[in-house]
Amino acid sequence: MNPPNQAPVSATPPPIGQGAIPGRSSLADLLHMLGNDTVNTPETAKAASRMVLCLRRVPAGDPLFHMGAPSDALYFVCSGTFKIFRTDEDGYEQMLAFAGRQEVLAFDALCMDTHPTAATALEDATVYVIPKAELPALSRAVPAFEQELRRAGSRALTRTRELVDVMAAVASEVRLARFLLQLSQQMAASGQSPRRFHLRMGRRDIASMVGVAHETVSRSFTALAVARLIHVNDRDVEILDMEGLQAYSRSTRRTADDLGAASARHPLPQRGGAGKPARLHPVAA
Amino acid sequence: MNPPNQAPVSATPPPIGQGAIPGRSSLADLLHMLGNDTVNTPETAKAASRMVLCLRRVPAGDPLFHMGAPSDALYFVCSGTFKIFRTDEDGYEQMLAFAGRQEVLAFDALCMDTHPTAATALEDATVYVIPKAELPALSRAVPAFEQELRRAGSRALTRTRELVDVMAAVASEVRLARFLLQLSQQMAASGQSPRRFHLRMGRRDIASMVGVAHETVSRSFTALAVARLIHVNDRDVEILDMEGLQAYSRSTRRTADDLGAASARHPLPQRGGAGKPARLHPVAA
DNA sequence: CGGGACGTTGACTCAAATCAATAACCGTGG
DNA sequence: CCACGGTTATTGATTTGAGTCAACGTCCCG
Repeated sequence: MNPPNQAPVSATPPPIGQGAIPGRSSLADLLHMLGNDTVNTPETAKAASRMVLCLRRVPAGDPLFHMGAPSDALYFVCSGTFKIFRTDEDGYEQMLAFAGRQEVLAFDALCMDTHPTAATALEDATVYVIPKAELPALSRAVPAFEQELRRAGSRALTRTRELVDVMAAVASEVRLARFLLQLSQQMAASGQSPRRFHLRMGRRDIASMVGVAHETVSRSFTALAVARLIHVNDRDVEILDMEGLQAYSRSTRRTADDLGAASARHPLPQRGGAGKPARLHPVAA
Repeated sequence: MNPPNQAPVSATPPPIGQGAIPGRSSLADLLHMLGNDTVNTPETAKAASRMVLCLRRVPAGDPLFHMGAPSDALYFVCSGTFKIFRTDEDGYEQMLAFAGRQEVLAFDALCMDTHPTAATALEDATVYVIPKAELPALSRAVPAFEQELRRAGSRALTRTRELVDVMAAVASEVRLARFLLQLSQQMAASGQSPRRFHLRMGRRDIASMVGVAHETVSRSFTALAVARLIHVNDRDVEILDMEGLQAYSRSTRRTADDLGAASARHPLPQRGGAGKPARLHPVAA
């Protein structure tokens, strides 16, 4: 079972994807996109330029790969955004990540021969395609690539663990706050404004991401807006009080404090009672 | 407060790396543990035998590394179990994984220079220590290692995404069921019985893992026991009806008859009717 | 224009967080 | 040995946040 197939790749050109042969690029381009221009030696640099990769276009709404499909490649997002999710047999889509530029896709399929998750484009996108079979060759020829792959995989793991943190919060508003902050950081990481951004996904996808009903997402949005922490207009979000939002997102227990302090002048949307006695489940103290 | 449980192990830097010099081992041993004996060529096999690794002992309850500590190594669990978690500033510990033999630790630290998560041993354990700085050399000398590292990282990502699935469930009993099944699979993967096993972690840790209050974990345990799906005695768990548990874990939403009826009388959660009106929060199509 | 997807808001209900009390267990030390 | 504080596990009572059902408005696309 353990792949004894380390066949020399040279024989078969990469007939990846479904048929569309959009463009080609080089490993050097990929490394450049990843911000790694430290190709230690001229020789490896030349090697990297020689290694040809398929650059695939994915129109908005199209799947890059389905769950359960045989996995024979890795992908690096060059442009656009993808949603990574798993579909239950009852049709429910559990979001696992929103991946943008520089992020690796299908890394979780590396330890099996079929995709455990699906990826579809939320907007027109392009990805570098790296056939699994070529991994050893690429790594051998260009050590920098191997390092970048590790880093990308590591980042994907970190992202998912951050998602766990999001879902660990009890209060729905806190979940949304954490989600928005995570998104904000991703925006910053890719050079865009961390304070104003456009959500590429619908309320339903957000709901699946943070683990609440989509109606609750709506309510939480308005709650945060009423608290003057953010401003929302459909899918356009502006973070008005970054500090306050962070403080609020940190709250695991008594919200009265964090938010009370943050928005002393604008009390929370307290339903019925004064400050929300929102507590986290485990209770440390 | 901060360390309410756990021994008053000082928050000072743990006796990592340099502290103890327990033993040494070779890369070949590590590969063997990982089940990879396909060292393609005799030369690489010899190289693998020459690459010396540190094999570190970690007593029960001791940290392997703290959150925020500088990360300079990767680890492969040789024996024992670790809990991977993140500590909020208010002292709350969010569990992220329970890692056993063959699993990689600190993979998420690969893309940064400080550990985003902590790992402490739940029982006496041993780990292979792989200094980050040696990664390129090891990979170059033994391609099989590089592949195994990728697979291990991929598995870690898959594990965490499964955890997201656990936390995505609405009903607490379903969460616990999924958690137990995940654990069961891990047991099976490491050669132990998937039907009877001993929980190395307390209710509180489980609660943090599945995202509910620890009292709810207790209740869910008894609920599943009353439903005759499992048998519980403190930390010893036996899965009585694997099929039933799987079926139940698949249910996205509690129905009146699911467990409520089961606990009222004691009929099995009838899973025959695939068409439960059950659904998770967002609902797709 | 009508059907559909999306987003918001309201009303109602209930599962689970919270608060609380008890029992079992463990290492410690008198 | 048993008493003692500490941690863990279970179970009960109470409250409430959020899931659910439902109605409504908007926008887009055929």
